[in-house]
Amino acid sequence: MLDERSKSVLLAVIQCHINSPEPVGSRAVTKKYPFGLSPATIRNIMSDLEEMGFLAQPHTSAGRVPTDLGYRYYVDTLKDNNPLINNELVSELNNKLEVIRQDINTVLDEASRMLSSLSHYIGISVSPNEATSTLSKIELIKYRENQLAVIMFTDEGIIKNKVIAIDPELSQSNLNRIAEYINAQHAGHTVEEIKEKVINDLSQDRLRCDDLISQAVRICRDVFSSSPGNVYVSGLSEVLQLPDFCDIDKIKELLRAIEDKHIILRLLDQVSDAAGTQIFIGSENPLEEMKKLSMVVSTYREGSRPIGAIAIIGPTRMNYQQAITIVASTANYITDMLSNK
Amino acid sequence: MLDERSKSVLLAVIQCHINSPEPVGSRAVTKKYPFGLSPATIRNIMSDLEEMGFLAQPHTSAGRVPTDLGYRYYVDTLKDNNPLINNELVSELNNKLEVIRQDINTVLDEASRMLSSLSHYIGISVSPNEATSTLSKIELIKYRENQLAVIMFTDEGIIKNKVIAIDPELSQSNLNRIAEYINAQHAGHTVEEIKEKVINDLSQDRLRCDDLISQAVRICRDVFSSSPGNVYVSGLSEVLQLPDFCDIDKIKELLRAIEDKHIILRLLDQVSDAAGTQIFIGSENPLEEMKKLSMVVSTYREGSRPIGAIAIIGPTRMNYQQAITIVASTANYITDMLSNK
DNA sequence: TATTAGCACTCGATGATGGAGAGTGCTAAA
DNA sequence: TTTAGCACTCTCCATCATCGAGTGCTAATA
Repeated sequence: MLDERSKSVLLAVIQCHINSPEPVGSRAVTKKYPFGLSPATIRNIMSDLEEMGFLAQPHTSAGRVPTDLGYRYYVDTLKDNNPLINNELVSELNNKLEVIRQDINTVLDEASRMLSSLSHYIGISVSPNEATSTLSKIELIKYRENQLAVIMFTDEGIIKNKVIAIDPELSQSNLNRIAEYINAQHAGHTVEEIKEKVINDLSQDRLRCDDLISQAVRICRDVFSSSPGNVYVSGLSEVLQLPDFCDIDKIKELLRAIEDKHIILRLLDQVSDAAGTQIFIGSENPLEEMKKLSMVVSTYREGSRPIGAIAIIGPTRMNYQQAITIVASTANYITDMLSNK
Repeated sequence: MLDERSKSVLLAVIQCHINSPEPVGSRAVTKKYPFGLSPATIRNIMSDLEEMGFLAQPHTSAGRVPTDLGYRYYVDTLKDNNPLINNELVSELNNKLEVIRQDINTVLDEASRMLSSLSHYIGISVSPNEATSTLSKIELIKYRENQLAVIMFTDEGIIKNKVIAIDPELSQSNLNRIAEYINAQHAGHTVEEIKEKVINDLSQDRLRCDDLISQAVRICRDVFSSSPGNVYVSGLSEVLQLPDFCDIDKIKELLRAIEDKHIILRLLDQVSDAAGTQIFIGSENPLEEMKKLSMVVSTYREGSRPIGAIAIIGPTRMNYQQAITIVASTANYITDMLSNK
């Protein structure tokens, strides 16, 4: 569909445009990529590419800019031709993340910072969906007169603590018995399942008999109540240095897109069913606020099940090659870390 | 030093300017505040106020804008005349924060969001300095083959978990003994003190004898290693709606000021020795990046000792009255919450 | 037939020009 | 002491001309 020469020109235009935000003209192409063709010929080719929808002109007397379709073509050739994992980068990543063998949320926080500092775009990570996480263990610790600290561990590496009010009479030893009971009953099940079970239990009368068990169920209700996942965002200041965000409205649009953690959570939840690295270019984004941005997103997995996602968000004029490498490597690293339990 | 009439005019100008960012002219003052004086007279007074340094002119044919000194005067009169705690607001705050009886970091996170949503400026909170916090209790939980989750509780309400690598041979019952030992040895001391003690212990040979104790000391070394406090910032998008941040450079400056959590941490650490609510207007700020912003900051306390700070940051043209109320009330609320252990 | 040189044309960016309007300071009258 | 009146200043905005980068088209060329 695209002859070799047109393809080279398209890629050249895209390369130029990734390097600098101005529209690229025919002369610029001949200078940087000596095809042995004159500007006039390049112009003809570019005109064809425009007709096919790969390039666009901001106005008649300007150079050309790749369209989302153009970038899509470019990204697809990238995928075909290049090993997407850059070993140098991977080892750098490993070095940086190695030190953080903490619970998954700490790792994700650090990962978002790393994504942005390596790419100079915005780095985002979201924690595993709590509802579908598998309870591995729970600990109940009385730490104030009428307050209980619940520490929840999941197979996905979540360590979460939550404070809930309790009857001051309840002793630590009874709490231990309750914890034992909960662990025996619920470990190995997802939070969702446990929640359902508890709602069921609460509606049954037999609870009234055993006070400890009824306390246990009540504690479960409070602990396993749904709470949204965490979203870690970094690199806002990095990205504002880019010439792409030179005007105030673009900045506001960007902020609208990333300020609301709920939106991001839902967005990345949506894509995290598919495995591997996905790329959304401009208008391909499902989110209205992001139709002028691009997102490279990858899931990290526990075993083979995707449990969360990390992403880089930048201008459509982003360095996809690099972004893909960074996101894919980081996701793999997190996955590996989770499997080395 | 300032006669009653000049004072009224100054306050009128400030009020006008807080309501809208444009320089205020003499006619605008007479319209909104009918002193029974003509614009010409107001002009004379404003000219005097300018000479005294309370007002400034962006250019000769513009209206006047309060200087930092002008705002300082205004804020000082506020303090003298008004009850700074607005009961309505306090009860609203209570309602919103009541639900979050979690560890202090969760509360602070929520508090920063509340500060910004109530004030429409930037809300910031910093967690207590860990080093000077008093260990209340520690729990050691083996949760993976060679990993240990340490849950640390402090008197200041910090609940912190940290994962550290351990010898896979170490059993939970031995961990319990180690935890008991650590609690017996160190509870009631500050993290700083414990750290010192541990360094001391590590240099002594007697450790070699008792393997459990030496494990305990090593765990302490890892757990009580200094880690920076948390900083919670919200309201960036709120504040970008303000006409004050209409140009790109101001936004970048603002971001520079708040992006680096370390800077904020140090800044609020500095001010958190003084009790009560402090106000830094424009150039009064110790931080270079904030010389064009204002900050209203207050400390929350454990007992009578200030342990952390919360703040509102906005343009110098901020609604100080409201900001002071919000910050002071929130700080009080957090303090109260900490004392109801 | 494909390529290229040449050229007219288009359109944004830049800078100068010239009111319009808001606000001032000054002067003189009340 | 206050105020009306007025000249003055300076920003803002629209208009206009110029410049230059880049294009599309045509005709010449390999």
